[in-house]
Amino acid sequence: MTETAKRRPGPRIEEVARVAGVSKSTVSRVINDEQYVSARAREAVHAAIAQLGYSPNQAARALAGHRANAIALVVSEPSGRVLGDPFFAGVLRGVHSELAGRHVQLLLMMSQPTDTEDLVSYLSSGHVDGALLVSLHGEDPLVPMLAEIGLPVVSGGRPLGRTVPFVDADNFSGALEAARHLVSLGRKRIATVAGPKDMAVGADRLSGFKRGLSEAKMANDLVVHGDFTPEGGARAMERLLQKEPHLDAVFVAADIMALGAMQVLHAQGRRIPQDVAVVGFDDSVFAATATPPLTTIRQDVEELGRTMTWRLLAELAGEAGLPPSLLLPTSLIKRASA
Amino acid sequence: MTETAKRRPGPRIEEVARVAGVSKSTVSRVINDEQYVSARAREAVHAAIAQLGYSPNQAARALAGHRANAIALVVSEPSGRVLGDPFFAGVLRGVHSELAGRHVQLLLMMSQPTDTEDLVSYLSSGHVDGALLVSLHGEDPLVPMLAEIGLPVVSGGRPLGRTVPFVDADNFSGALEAARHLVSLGRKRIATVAGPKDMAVGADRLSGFKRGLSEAKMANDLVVHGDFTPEGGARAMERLLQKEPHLDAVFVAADIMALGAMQVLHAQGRRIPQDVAVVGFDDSVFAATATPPLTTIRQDVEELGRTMTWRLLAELAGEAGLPPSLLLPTSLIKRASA
DNA sequence: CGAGTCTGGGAGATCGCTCGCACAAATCCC
DNA sequence: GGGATTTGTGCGAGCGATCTCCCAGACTCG
Repeated sequence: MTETAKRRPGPRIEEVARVAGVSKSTVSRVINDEQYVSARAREAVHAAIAQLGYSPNQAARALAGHRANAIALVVSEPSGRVLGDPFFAGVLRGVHSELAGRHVQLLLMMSQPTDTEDLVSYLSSGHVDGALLVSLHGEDPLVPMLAEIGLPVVSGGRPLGRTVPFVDADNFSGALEAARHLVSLGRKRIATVAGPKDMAVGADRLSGFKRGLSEAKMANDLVVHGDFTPEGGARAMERLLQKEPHLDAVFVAADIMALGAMQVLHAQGRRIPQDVAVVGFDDSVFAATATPPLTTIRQDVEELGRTMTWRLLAELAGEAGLPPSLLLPTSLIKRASA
Repeated sequence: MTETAKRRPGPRIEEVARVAGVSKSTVSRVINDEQYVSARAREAVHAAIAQLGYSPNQAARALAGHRANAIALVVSEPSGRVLGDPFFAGVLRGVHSELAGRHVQLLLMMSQPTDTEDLVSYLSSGHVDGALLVSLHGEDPLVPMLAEIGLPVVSGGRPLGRTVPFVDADNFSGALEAARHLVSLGRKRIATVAGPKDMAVGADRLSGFKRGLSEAKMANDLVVHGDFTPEGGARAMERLLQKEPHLDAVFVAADIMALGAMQVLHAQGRRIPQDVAVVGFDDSVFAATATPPLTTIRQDVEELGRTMTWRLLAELAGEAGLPPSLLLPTSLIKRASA
């Protein structure tokens, strides 16, 4: 039909100024909530804005104000598989709820290894004011690259390598609590299916677990690493059972792996929790519906998203004395498996 | 430390022009891939861009060009629960892959009923060039509102009420194929757990199913509606079994409901597929891992996202003769349940 | 009571790009 | 061979905000 759709232009700031009987400058001050505006003027401007249905042009604001009023959520993972991940969904919800009301837009970007350069150049040239990183592998080249160009960044999950501000669940303490719980149950041979060695989350949960056993003067030699998939959890469990057929408890560093581990235990005729107690981590959607329902360490991923966003916006606002990193508390959720 | 982070400014278009030995205009033409640029000039500009690491300022482009170079993905659902939905994740992946390479950014927006006004006013004032809607309930007020302000919009899934361009799976044909399959298996009493009446997807799948049965001159009286949850599927199945204890096949209009329905069948001692054949819809992640693996109608949600995006961008580019709506093919995936 | 400070508000340059226009050079067509 | 067209290029006026001055009036104070 039409060659190009035409949008009705809407009023300019000038128009608002005229209606309110003030100057452009004053309207701008009101919009940006600056000081040195009389109550009269402020009200007049608000009234004019409401009357005209004025909405400031973001492009012009960004251009003149050297601010983009937008942040990027960078998902650093090739396949895009993360998007379906309940973890990611939770983070996204948190980010969104924290952003609500502020006039900051969220740009969703995915980074493939092939176009990292492009992404960095895009992010570096003022299109966004800062970035949230959700990176699933350990040592992502994106992290140092973004740090270098001086873009404010907050990582979700502790990144390995170069340190940037991050927010993470307190994986160490969570795993520690899991270990203590198993110890308190009177278990004698406690094993763990740990996460990948090259991810901070794997390392931190393993450290916490080991600490818990050493507190109780118990050996922590039963460690096998898995890859955060049910299959990986199953394979790891098989190896553990070979190493130590008499184990009576296992801490699995992710619910999703616990699913696989429990299948193996069932298959080998071990009763949960009578023969082998199982504790997971994450309190993901799978935990409550597993058979038996999984005792696990909860981390609040929505809160993670909220906190990341808060931290980034605070930095953008120039707030001083921000903690470089934040750990969110975890809690033990007791169900039937341990 | 610092009050406000400073970003290194990077080169302007003027700088690129100087290095390439041409004018700003020519650089602009090259960037926007316009005609009337000699090969020499084009190459010189590309070289200069690469050399300087130039990346055009989006805000300035948007301001001068009356284009935002961004589209919104509007998720119209209060709780944000959708985000974890594999359906949404697939769509998002598709959208992203279609956007790759084009210089169009994706803004993610969530619409609560409370701030619909704000959203519409935001979208209407030129911040984005168009919007993709993923709306989970039937008659969303957002649809007519956006249509009214003249913002190019493509809906994912056929919206009820006011017609806007949409892309959807061919739910009718898919359900028709499901019904035919059950008929071809020699089943005599075929029931359906349909979707909600107030959603197009529910209505369309039900129509297709009924058509399939009437083709075979069979009664289509065994219809109970569910709400696209496993529990809803379970309740619906119970009601169907009450109505007709002798049913020997059921078409469940969503895999997620089929899960609940199959639980009920198991619980009542019906063997699948010997006593009751079950066909689902979606081919979601649950289908293959169900017990028994679920025969289902596949819809390609990633393709849905891609097609929506393509349709929107084509409209923005002023392409003529675009189909108002598009239906994507579905296919029968035979597994063990039917 | 005049100098100094603080608060409120206006004028207008500026941000970095696109796009309309003018014009030159190359190509075409009879 | 000369006018009409097509192709290639540059100039400079905006786009719609912000933000840096600048100024006026109110208030303080020795």
